[in-house]
Amino acid sequence: MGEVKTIPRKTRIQAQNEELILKAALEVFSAYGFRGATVDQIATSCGLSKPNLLYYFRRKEDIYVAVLEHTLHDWLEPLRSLDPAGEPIDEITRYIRTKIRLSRDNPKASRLFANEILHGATAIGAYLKGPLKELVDEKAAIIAGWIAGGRLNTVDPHHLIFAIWATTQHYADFEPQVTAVTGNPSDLMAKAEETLTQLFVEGLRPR
Amino acid sequence: MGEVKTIPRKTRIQAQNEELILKAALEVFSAYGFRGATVDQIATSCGLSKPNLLYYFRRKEDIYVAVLEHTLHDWLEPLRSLDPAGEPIDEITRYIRTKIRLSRDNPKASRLFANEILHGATAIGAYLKGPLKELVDEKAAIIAGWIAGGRLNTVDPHHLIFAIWATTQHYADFEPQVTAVTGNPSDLMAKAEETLTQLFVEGLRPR
DNA sequence: TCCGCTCTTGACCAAGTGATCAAGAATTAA
DNA sequence: TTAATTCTTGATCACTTGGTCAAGAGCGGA
Repeated sequence: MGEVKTIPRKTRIQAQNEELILKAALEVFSAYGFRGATVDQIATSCGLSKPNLLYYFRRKEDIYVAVLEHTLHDWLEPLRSLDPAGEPIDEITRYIRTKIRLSRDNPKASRLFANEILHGATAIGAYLKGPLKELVDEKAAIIAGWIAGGRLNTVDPHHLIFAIWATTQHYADFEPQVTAVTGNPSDLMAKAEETLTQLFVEGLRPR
Repeated sequence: MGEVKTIPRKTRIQAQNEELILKAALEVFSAYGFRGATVDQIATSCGLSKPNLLYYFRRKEDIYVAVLEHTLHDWLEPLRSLDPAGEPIDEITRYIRTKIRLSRDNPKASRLFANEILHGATAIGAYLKGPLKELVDEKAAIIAGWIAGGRLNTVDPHHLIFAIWATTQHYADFEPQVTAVTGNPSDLMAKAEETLTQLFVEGLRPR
Protein backbone atom coordinates (compact mmCIF):
# COMPACT_ATOMS: atom_id res chain seq x y z
CA MET A 1 0.00 0.00 0.00
CA GLY A 2 2.25 2.85 1.21
CA GLU A 3 1.23 6.52 0.99
CA VAL A 4 -2.04 7.64 -0.55
CA LYS A 5 -1.32 10.03 -3.37
CA THR A 6 -4.27 12.40 -2.89
CA ILE A 7 -3.18 13.28 0.64
CA PRO A 8 -0.21 15.66 0.41
CA ARG A 9 2.68 14.36 2.44
CA LYS A 10 4.17 16.59 5.08
CA THR A 11 7.61 17.95 4.31
CA ARG A 12 10.45 17.58 6.78
CA ILE A 13 10.63 21.36 7.11
CA GLN A 14 6.88 21.52 7.53
CA ALA A 15 6.77 19.02 10.38
CA GLN A 16 9.76 20.67 12.00
CA ASN A 17 8.39 24.21 11.88
CA GLU A 18 4.88 23.26 12.90
CA GLU A 19 6.29 21.66 16.00
CA LEU A 20 8.31 24.79 16.74
CA ILE A 21 5.24 26.93 16.27
CA LEU A 22 3.00 24.84 18.50
CA LYS A 23 5.58 24.90 21.25
CA ALA A 24 5.97 28.67 21.04
CA ALA A 25 2.21 29.12 20.79
CA LEU A 26 1.62 27.19 24.01
CA GLU A 27 4.16 29.42 25.71
CA VAL A 28 2.62 32.67 24.48
CA PHE A 29 -1.09 31.81 24.53
CA SER A 30 -0.87 30.37 28.04
CA ALA A 31 0.81 33.51 29.29
CA TYR A 32 -1.34 36.14 27.59
CA GLY A 33 -4.54 34.43 26.45
CA PHE A 34 -5.88 34.45 22.93
CA ARG A 35 -6.50 38.15 22.52
CA GLY A 36 -3.52 39.15 24.62
CA ALA A 37 -1.07 37.14 22.57
CA THR A 38 0.21 38.49 19.26
CA VAL A 39 1.24 36.59 16.18
CA ASP A 40 4.49 38.53 16.22
CA GLN A 41 5.29 37.27 19.72
CA ILE A 42 4.79 33.68 18.68
CA ALA A 43 6.82 34.17 15.51
CA THR A 44 9.71 35.83 17.34
CA SER A 45 9.54 33.22 20.08
CA CYS A 46 10.24 30.45 17.59
CA GLY A 47 12.61 32.35 15.33
CA LEU A 48 10.32 32.71 12.34
CA SER A 49 9.14 35.83 10.60
CA LYS A 50 5.47 36.72 10.96
CA PRO A 51 4.58 36.08 7.29
CA ASN A 52 6.43 32.82 7.48
CA LEU A 53 4.43 31.72 10.48
CA LEU A 54 1.25 32.69 8.66
CA TYR A 55 2.36 30.50 5.81
CA TYR A 56 1.92 27.48 8.08
CA PHE A 57 -1.18 28.67 9.92
CA ARG A 58 -3.18 31.14 7.90
CA ARG A 59 -5.01 32.72 10.82
CA LYS A 60 -4.13 33.39 14.42
CA GLU A 61 -7.12 31.35 15.48
CA ASP A 62 -5.82 28.34 13.54
CA ILE A 63 -2.69 28.32 15.67
CA TYR A 64 -4.77 28.60 18.81
CA VAL A 65 -7.09 25.75 17.94
CA ALA A 66 -4.15 23.59 16.87
CA VAL A 67 -2.30 24.02 20.14
CA LEU A 68 -5.47 23.42 22.14
CA GLU A 69 -6.22 20.17 20.34
CA HIS A 70 -2.59 19.16 20.46
CA THR A 71 -2.59 19.39 24.26
CA LEU A 72 -6.10 18.26 25.15
CA HIS A 73 -5.55 14.55 24.71
CA ASP A 74 -2.61 14.32 27.09
CA TRP A 75 -4.42 16.44 29.63
CA LEU A 76 -7.28 13.97 29.97
CA GLU A 77 -5.18 10.82 29.93
CA PRO A 78 -5.12 10.38 33.74
CA LEU A 79 -8.90 10.33 33.95
CA ARG A 80 -9.07 7.84 31.11
CA SER A 81 -6.93 5.42 33.05
CA LEU A 82 -9.22 5.32 36.08
CA ASP A 83 -9.65 1.58 36.46
CA PRO A 84 -13.07 0.15 37.40
CA ALA A 85 -11.36 -3.04 38.55
CA GLY A 86 -9.04 -1.24 40.95
CA GLU A 87 -9.45 -0.52 44.64
CA PRO A 88 -11.61 2.65 44.73
CA ILE A 89 -9.60 4.60 47.31
CA ASP A 90 -6.35 3.69 45.57
CA GLU A 91 -7.71 4.66 42.16
CA ILE A 92 -8.91 8.07 43.34
CA THR A 93 -5.69 8.68 45.23
CA ARG A 94 -3.65 7.78 42.21
CA TYR A 95 -5.76 10.06 40.04
CA ILE A 96 -5.24 12.99 42.40
CA ARG A 97 -1.50 12.39 42.54
CA THR A 98 -1.19 12.08 38.77
CA LYS A 99 -3.23 15.21 38.20
CA ILE A 100 -1.30 17.38 40.63
CA ARG A 101 1.99 16.23 39.18
CA LEU A 102 0.72 17.02 35.72
CA SER A 103 -0.15 20.52 36.93
CA ARG A 104 3.31 20.89 38.37
CA ASP A 105 5.12 19.62 35.29
CA ASN A 106 2.96 21.25 32.64
CA PRO A 107 1.39 24.36 34.14
CA LYS A 108 1.22 26.07 30.77
CA ALA A 109 -1.24 23.55 29.39
CA SER A 110 -3.35 24.02 32.50
CA ARG A 111 -3.35 27.79 32.09
CA LEU A 112 -4.14 27.54 28.41
CA PHE A 113 -7.32 25.56 29.14
CA ALA A 114 -8.21 27.67 32.14
CA ASN A 115 -8.08 30.80 30.04
CA GLU A 116 -10.02 29.22 27.22
CA ILE A 117 -12.83 28.08 29.50
CA LEU A 118 -12.78 31.25 31.58
CA HIS A 119 -13.62 33.22 28.47
CA GLY A 120 -16.46 31.05 27.28
CA ALA A 121 -14.74 28.03 25.73
CA THR A 122 -15.71 29.22 22.25
CA ALA A 123 -12.96 27.22 20.57
CA ILE A 124 -13.51 23.90 22.40
CA GLY A 125 -17.16 24.16 23.41
CA ALA A 126 -18.09 21.32 21.08
CA TYR A 127 -15.36 19.12 22.52
CA LEU A 128 -16.57 19.74 26.07
CA LYS A 129 -20.15 18.81 25.23
CA GLY A 130 -19.08 15.78 23.22
CA PRO A 131 -16.01 13.67 23.98
CA LEU A 132 -15.30 15.24 27.36
CA LYS A 133 -18.84 14.79 28.63
CA GLU A 134 -18.83 11.18 27.45
CA LEU A 135 -15.56 10.44 29.22
CA VAL A 136 -16.68 12.11 32.45
CA ASP A 137 -20.05 10.38 32.39
CA GLU A 138 -18.35 7.03 31.91
CA LYS A 139 -15.96 7.56 34.82
CA ALA A 140 -18.71 9.03 36.98
CA ALA A 141 -20.66 5.82 36.43
CA ILE A 142 -17.69 3.81 37.68
CA ILE A 143 -17.50 5.92 40.80
CA ALA A 144 -21.25 5.64 41.27
CA GLY A 145 -20.79 1.86 41.13
CA TRP A 146 -18.17 1.99 43.86
CA ILE A 147 -20.49 4.10 46.01
CA ALA A 148 -23.42 1.74 45.44
CA GLY A 149 -21.15 -1.08 46.57
CA GLY A 150 -20.43 0.75 49.80
CA ARG A 151 -16.78 1.17 48.97
CA LEU A 152 -16.88 4.97 48.97
CA ASN A 153 -18.92 7.49 50.89
CA THR A 154 -21.96 8.91 49.13
CA VAL A 155 -20.96 11.92 47.05
CA ASP A 156 -22.03 13.07 43.60
CA PRO A 157 -19.42 11.62 41.21
CA HIS A 158 -19.50 14.54 38.78
CA HIS A 159 -18.91 17.04 41.53
CA LEU A 160 -16.17 14.86 42.96
CA ILE A 161 -14.40 14.96 39.62
CA PHE A 162 -14.85 18.74 39.46
CA ALA A 163 -13.36 19.02 42.95
CA ILE A 164 -10.31 17.01 41.94
CA TRP A 165 -9.81 19.07 38.80
CA ALA A 166 -10.24 22.32 40.68
CA THR A 167 -7.90 21.55 43.55
CA THR A 168 -5.11 20.10 41.45
CA GLN A 169 -5.16 22.66 38.65
CA HIS A 170 -5.33 25.46 41.19
CA TYR A 171 -1.58 25.16 41.73
CA ALA A 172 -0.90 25.86 38.07
CA ASP A 173 -3.65 28.36 37.31
CA PHE A 174 -3.33 30.44 40.49
CA GLU A 175 0.39 30.06 40.92
CA PRO A 176 1.10 33.74 41.67
CA GLN A 177 -1.44 33.67 44.49
CA VAL A 178 -0.17 30.41 45.92
CA THR A 179 3.36 31.76 45.80
CA ALA A 180 2.39 35.07 47.36
CA VAL A 181 0.57 33.45 50.25
CA THR A 182 2.95 30.60 51.02
CA GLY A 183 6.24 32.20 50.01
CA ASN A 184 6.85 29.26 47.70
CA PRO A 185 8.70 26.79 49.95
CA SER A 186 10.58 23.96 48.27
CA ASP A 187 8.18 21.34 49.57
CA LEU A 188 5.11 23.18 48.38
CA MET A 189 3.89 20.68 45.84
CA ALA A 190 4.74 17.67 48.00
CA LYS A 191 2.72 19.20 50.83
CA ALA A 192 -0.11 19.93 48.43
CA GLU A 193 -0.21 16.36 47.21
CA GLU A 194 -0.18 15.00 50.73
CA THR A 195 -2.88 17.38 51.93
CA LEU A 196 -5.21 16.79 49.02
CA THR A 197 -5.03 13.00 49.14
CA GLN A 198 -5.51 13.04 52.88
CA LEU A 199 -8.39 15.51 52.60
CA PHE A 200 -10.26 13.67 49.87
CA VAL A 201 -9.88 10.27 51.53
CA GLU A 202 -10.32 11.03 55.19
CA GLY A 203 -12.03 14.42 55.33
CA LEU A 204 -11.68 16.81 58.23
CA ARG A 205 -13.78 15.18 60.93
CA PRO A 206 -11.64 13.11 63.30
CA ARG A 207 -12.68 9.49 63.66
CA MET B 1 -15.22 71.20 61.13
CA GLY B 2 -17.23 69.83 58.17
CA GLU B 3 -15.45 69.22 54.88
CA VAL B 4 -11.72 69.63 54.51
CA LYS B 5 -11.02 72.18 51.80
CA THR B 6 -7.87 70.63 50.36
CA ILE B 7 -9.63 67.38 49.56
CA PRO B 8 -11.89 67.97 46.54
CA ARG B 9 -15.38 66.77 47.28
CA LYS B 10 -16.99 64.34 44.91
CA THR B 11 -19.77 65.69 42.76
CA ARG B 12 -23.12 63.95 42.54
CA ILE B 13 -22.52 63.34 38.85
CA GLN B 14 -19.04 62.08 39.59
CA ALA B 15 -20.18 59.52 42.15
CA GLN B 16 -23.00 58.45 39.88
CA ASN B 17 -20.89 57.98 36.78
CA GLU B 18 -18.03 56.29 38.58
CA GLU B 19 -20.46 53.74 39.90
CA LEU B 20 -21.84 53.19 36.40
CA ILE B 21 -18.33 52.78 35.05
CA LEU B 22 -17.22 50.30 37.69
CA LYS B 23 -20.30 48.21 37.11
CA ALA B 24 -19.76 48.14 33.36
CA ALA B 25 -16.04 47.53 33.81
CA LEU B 26 -16.68 44.45 35.97
CA GLU B 27 -18.96 43.16 33.24
CA VAL B 28 -16.50 43.73 30.42
CA PHE B 29 -13.19 42.93 32.14
CA SER B 30 -14.55 39.70 33.63
CA ALA B 31 -15.73 38.58 30.22
CA TYR B 32 -12.70 39.51 28.13
CA GLY B 33 -9.78 40.09 30.51
CA PHE B 34 -7.69 43.22 30.68
CA ARG B 35 -6.18 43.12 27.23
CA GLY B 36 -9.26 41.65 25.61
CA ALA B 37 -11.54 44.38 26.90
CA THR B 38 -11.67 47.74 25.15
CA VAL B 39 -12.34 51.13 26.62
CA ASP B 40 -15.00 51.62 23.97
CA GLN B 41 -16.85 48.52 25.12
CA ILE B 42 -16.96 49.76 28.68
CA ALA B 43 -18.02 53.22 27.60
CA THR B 44 -20.80 51.94 25.37
CA SER B 45 -21.89 49.47 28.03
CA CYS B 46 -22.59 52.31 30.47
CA GLY B 47 -23.83 54.85 27.95
CA LEU B 48 -20.88 57.22 28.06
CA SER B 49 -18.65 58.36 25.25
CA LYS B 50 -15.08 57.13 25.29
CA PRO B 51 -13.49 60.53 26.01
CA ASN B 52 -16.04 61.07 28.74
CA LEU B 53 -15.12 57.80 30.38
CA LEU B 54 -11.46 58.77 30.18
CA TYR B 55 -12.35 62.00 31.93
CA TYR B 56 -13.15 59.97 35.04
CA PHE B 57 -10.39 57.39 34.71
CA ARG B 58 -7.47 58.72 32.73
CA ARG B 59 -6.08 55.34 31.71
CA LYS B 60 -7.60 51.97 30.95
CA GLU B 61 -5.48 50.47 33.69
CA ASP B 62 -6.92 52.89 36.23
CA ILE B 63 -10.40 51.52 35.58
CA TYR B 64 -9.10 48.00 35.91
CA VAL B 65 -7.34 48.59 39.21
CA ALA B 66 -10.35 50.46 40.55
CA VAL B 67 -12.77 47.66 39.82
CA LEU B 68 -10.38 45.07 41.24
CA GLU B 69 -9.96 46.95 44.50
CA HIS B 70 -13.66 47.73 44.62
CA THR B 71 -14.49 44.02 44.53
CA LEU B 72 -11.62 42.50 46.50
CA HIS B 73 -12.86 43.43 49.94
CA ASP B 74 -16.26 41.79 49.57
CA TRP B 75 -14.66 38.74 48.06
CA LEU B 76 -12.57 38.01 51.14
CA GLU B 77 -15.25 38.81 53.71
CA PRO B 78 -16.28 35.18 54.28
CA LEU B 79 -12.75 34.16 55.23
CA ARG B 80 -12.48 37.14 57.56
CA SER B 81 -15.50 35.97 59.49
CA LEU B 82 -14.06 32.53 60.27
CA ASP B 83 -14.57 32.44 64.01
CA PRO B 84 -11.87 30.91 66.27
CA ALA B 85 -14.44 30.49 69.01
CA GLY B 86 -16.82 28.50 66.83
CA GLU B 87 -17.13 24.77 66.39
CA PRO B 88 -14.41 23.86 63.81
CA ILE B 89 -16.51 21.61 61.57
CA ASP B 90 -19.36 24.11 61.61
CA GLU B 91 -17.06 27.01 60.82
CA ILE B 92 -15.46 25.27 57.87
CA THR B 93 -18.81 24.08 56.59
CA ARG B 94 -20.24 27.56 56.86
CA TYR B 95 -17.23 28.96 55.03
CA ILE B 96 -17.64 26.51 52.16
CA ARG B 97 -21.35 27.25 51.89
CA THR B 98 -20.82 31.00 51.93
CA LYS B 99 -18.07 30.81 49.35
CA ILE B 100 -19.96 28.66 46.89
CA ARG B 101 -23.01 30.90 47.16
CA LEU B 102 -20.82 33.90 46.53
CA SER B 103 -19.50 32.21 43.41
CA ARG B 104 -23.04 31.50 42.28
CA ASP B 105 -24.31 35.03 42.95
CA ASN B 106 -21.28 36.96 41.77
CA PRO B 107 -19.45 34.86 39.19
CA LYS B 108 -18.13 37.94 37.42
CA ALA B 109 -16.03 38.98 40.38
CA SER B 110 -14.65 35.45 40.57
CA ARG B 111 -13.72 35.47 36.89
CA LEU B 112 -12.17 38.91 37.17
CA PHE B 113 -9.78 37.68 39.86
CA ALA B 114 -9.17 34.37 38.16
CA ASN B 115 -8.11 36.15 34.99
CA GLU B 116 -5.95 38.62 36.87
CA ILE B 117 -4.09 35.89 38.75
CA LEU B 118 -3.93 33.58 35.75
CA HIS B 119 -1.98 36.23 33.90
CA GLY B 120 0.51 36.98 36.64
CA ALA B 121 -1.41 39.16 39.08
CA THR B 122 0.60 42.19 38.01
CA ALA B 123 -2.05 44.64 39.22
CA ILE B 124 -2.70 43.06 42.63
CA GLY B 125 0.57 41.24 43.31
CA ALA B 126 1.39 43.58 46.17
CA TYR B 127 -2.02 42.99 47.71
CA LEU B 128 -1.57 39.23 47.56
CA LYS B 129 1.80 39.36 49.26
CA GLY B 130 0.60 41.83 51.87
CA PRO B 131 -2.95 41.99 53.22
CA LEU B 132 -4.08 38.70 51.68
CA LYS B 133 -1.13 36.73 53.01
CA GLU B 134 -1.67 38.24 56.46
CA LEU B 135 -5.33 37.30 56.48
CA VAL B 136 -4.66 33.77 55.27
CA ASP B 137 -1.83 33.26 57.76
CA GLU B 138 -4.08 34.44 60.57
CA LYS B 139 -6.89 32.07 59.62
CA ALA B 140 -4.47 29.22 58.96
CA ALA B 141 -3.21 29.65 62.49
CA ILE B 142 -6.74 29.29 63.81
CA ILE B 143 -7.20 26.09 61.86
CA ALA B 144 -3.82 24.84 63.06
CA GLY B 145 -5.04 25.45 66.59
CA TRP B 146 -8.13 23.36 65.97
CA ILE B 147 -5.98 20.58 64.57
CA ALA B 148 -3.59 20.72 67.52
CA GLY B 149 -6.62 20.40 69.79
CA GLY B 150 -7.65 17.24 67.98
CA ARG B 151 -10.83 18.81 66.69
CA LEU B 152 -9.89 18.39 63.01
CA ASN B 153 -7.85 15.83 61.13
CA THR B 154 -4.27 16.74 60.39
CA VAL B 155 -4.07 18.70 57.12
CA ASP B 156 -2.00 21.68 56.11
CA PRO B 157 -4.23 24.70 56.80
CA HIS B 158 -2.93 26.76 53.88
CA HIS B 159 -3.58 23.98 51.42
CA LEU B 160 -6.99 23.39 52.97
CA ILE B 161 -7.87 27.02 52.30
CA PHE B 162 -6.58 26.70 48.73
CA ALA B 163 -8.74 23.62 48.27
CA ILE B 164 -11.83 25.45 49.46
CA TRP B 165 -11.11 28.40 47.19
CA ALA B 166 -10.44 26.18 44.22
CA THR B 167 -13.50 23.97 44.54
CA THR B 168 -15.98 26.76 45.21
CA GLN B 169 -14.70 29.22 42.61
CA HIS B 170 -14.54 26.44 40.05
CA TYR B 171 -18.27 26.77 39.46
CA ALA B 172 -17.90 30.41 38.45
CA ASP B 173 -14.57 30.29 36.64
CA PHE B 174 -15.17 27.08 34.69
CA GLU B 175 -18.87 27.51 34.20
CA PRO B 176 -18.90 26.57 30.50
CA GLN B 177 -17.18 23.28 31.29
CA VAL B 178 -19.45 22.49 34.22
CA THR B 179 -22.47 23.26 32.08
CA ALA B 180 -21.18 21.20 29.16
CA VAL B 181 -20.50 18.14 31.31
CA THR B 182 -23.56 18.21 33.56
CA GLY B 183 -26.09 19.74 31.19
CA ASN B 184 -26.76 22.41 33.80
CA PRO B 185 -29.60 20.87 35.83
CA SER B 186 -31.61 23.19 38.04
CA ASP B 187 -30.22 21.68 41.25
CA LEU B 188 -26.61 21.98 40.11
CA MET B 189 -25.41 24.42 42.73
CA ALA B 190 -27.37 22.81 45.52
CA LYS B 191 -25.80 19.46 44.65
CA ALA B 192 -22.38 21.11 44.50
CA GLU B 193 -22.80 22.63 47.95
CA GLU B 194 -23.95 19.34 49.40
CA THR B 195 -21.15 17.36 47.78
CA LEU B 196 -18.39 19.73 48.78
CA THR B 197 -19.40 20.04 52.42
CA GLN B 198 -19.83 16.28 52.65
CA LEU B 199 -16.49 15.68 50.94
CA PHE B 200 -14.48 18.10 53.04
CA VAL B 201 -15.97 16.93 56.30
CA GLU B 202 -16.24 13.17 55.85
CA GLY B 203 -13.92 12.36 52.98
CA LEU B 204 -14.41 9.39 50.70
CA ARG B 205 -13.41 6.46 52.90
CA PRO B 206 -16.44 4.81 54.50
CA ARG B 207 -16.34 4.57 58.28
C1' DT C 1 22.26 20.10 -14.27
C1' DC C 2 17.57 21.69 -14.54
C1' DC C 3 12.85 22.53 -13.18
C1' DG C 4 8.98 22.69 -10.36
C1' DC C 5 7.62 23.13 -5.89
C1' DT C 6 8.20 24.70 -1.21
C1' DC C 7 9.74 28.05 1.78
C1' DT C 8 10.93 32.86 3.29
C1' DT C 9 10.61 37.75 3.73
C1' DG C 10 10.40 43.01 3.27
C1' DA C 11 6.99 46.10 2.34
C1' DC C 12 2.58 47.22 2.90
C1' DC C 13 -2.45 47.74 4.18
C1' DA C 14 -6.78 48.32 6.76
C1' DA C 15 -8.87 48.10 11.06
C1' DG C 16 -8.90 48.73 15.82
C1' DT C 17 -7.37 50.92 19.96
C1' DG C 18 -5.69 53.91 23.86
C1' DA C 19 -5.26 58.46 24.57
C1' DT C 20 -5.43 63.73 23.71
C1' DC C 21 -7.42 68.23 23.01
C1' DA C 22 -9.95 72.18 22.16
C1' DA C 23 -14.32 73.89 22.35
C1' DG C 24 -18.89 73.85 23.68
C1' DA C 25 -22.79 72.43 27.06
C1' DA C 26 -24.44 71.81 31.60
C1' DT C 27 -24.19 72.52 36.43
C1' DT C 28 -23.34 74.89 40.58
C1' DA C 29 -22.43 78.48 43.94
C1' DA C 30 -22.81 83.52 44.69
C1' DT D 1 -28.19 86.63 36.60
C1' DT D 2 -23.44 85.67 36.35
C1' DA D 3 -19.15 83.63 36.46
C1' DA D 4 -16.46 79.79 37.69
C1' DT D 5 -16.36 75.04 37.51
C1' DT D 6 -17.49 70.67 35.97
C1' DC D 7 -18.91 67.75 32.39
C1' DT D 8 -19.22 66.15 27.47
C1' DT D 9 -17.82 65.16 22.81
C1' DG D 10 -16.26 65.25 17.75
C1' DA D 11 -12.10 65.14 15.67
C1' DT D 12 -7.79 63.45 15.60
C1' DC D 13 -3.30 61.17 16.51
C1' DA D 14 0.19 57.60 17.20
C1' DC D 15 0.68 53.02 17.55
C1' DT D 16 -0.34 48.11 17.38
C1' DT D 17 -1.80 44.21 15.04
C1' DG D 18 -3.79 40.61 11.93
C1' DG D 19 -3.27 39.62 7.49
C1' DT D 20 -1.70 40.11 2.28
C1' DC D 21 1.37 39.99 -1.66
C1' DA D 22 4.83 39.77 -4.92
C1' DA D 23 9.30 38.43 -5.51
C1' DG D 24 13.16 35.97 -4.45
C1' DA D 25 15.76 31.99 -2.08
C1' DG D 26 16.13 27.20 -1.13
C1' DC D 27 15.21 22.36 -1.83
C1' DG D 28 14.40 17.86 -3.98
C1' DG D 29 13.50 14.73 -7.66
C1' DA D 30 14.58 13.41 -12.56
